[in-house]
Amino acid sequence: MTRDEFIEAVHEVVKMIPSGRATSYGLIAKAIGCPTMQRKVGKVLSTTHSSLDIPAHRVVNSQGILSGRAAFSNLNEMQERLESEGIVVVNNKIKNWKSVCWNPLEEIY
DNA sequence: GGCCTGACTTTAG
DNA sequence: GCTAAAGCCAGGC
Repeated sequence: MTRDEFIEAVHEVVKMIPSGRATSYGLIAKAIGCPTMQRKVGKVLSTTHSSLDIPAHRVVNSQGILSGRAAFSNLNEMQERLESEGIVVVNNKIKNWKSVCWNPLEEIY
């Protein structure tokens, strides 16, 4: 898989995330067949978070923490977007992450 | 080519 | 809760 294909795959998965749910970098990486590329997923999102087609605010780390909020213009923007979709965020962390977590592997087939 | 950094993850203490 | 370390790989210097 080339870098461009990887980036494209990341976009596809992120766009599939349903409203009111969120997923992690590791799960996305796993879903596209590159489980060791979590950091690259973050890199890709940092260059595409401004694209309205990509709901990058629904992507957090494995613990449901908003580790990527720094990439947004407003540090609170990511949290506000999540809350507006029904996701409860406390102290930069998604509340009840276990039930909010969306696993791409169960949706892509 | 080496070295450092980064929206990461997991294990260990 | 915390930090540390090892894995991973692209990009910048």
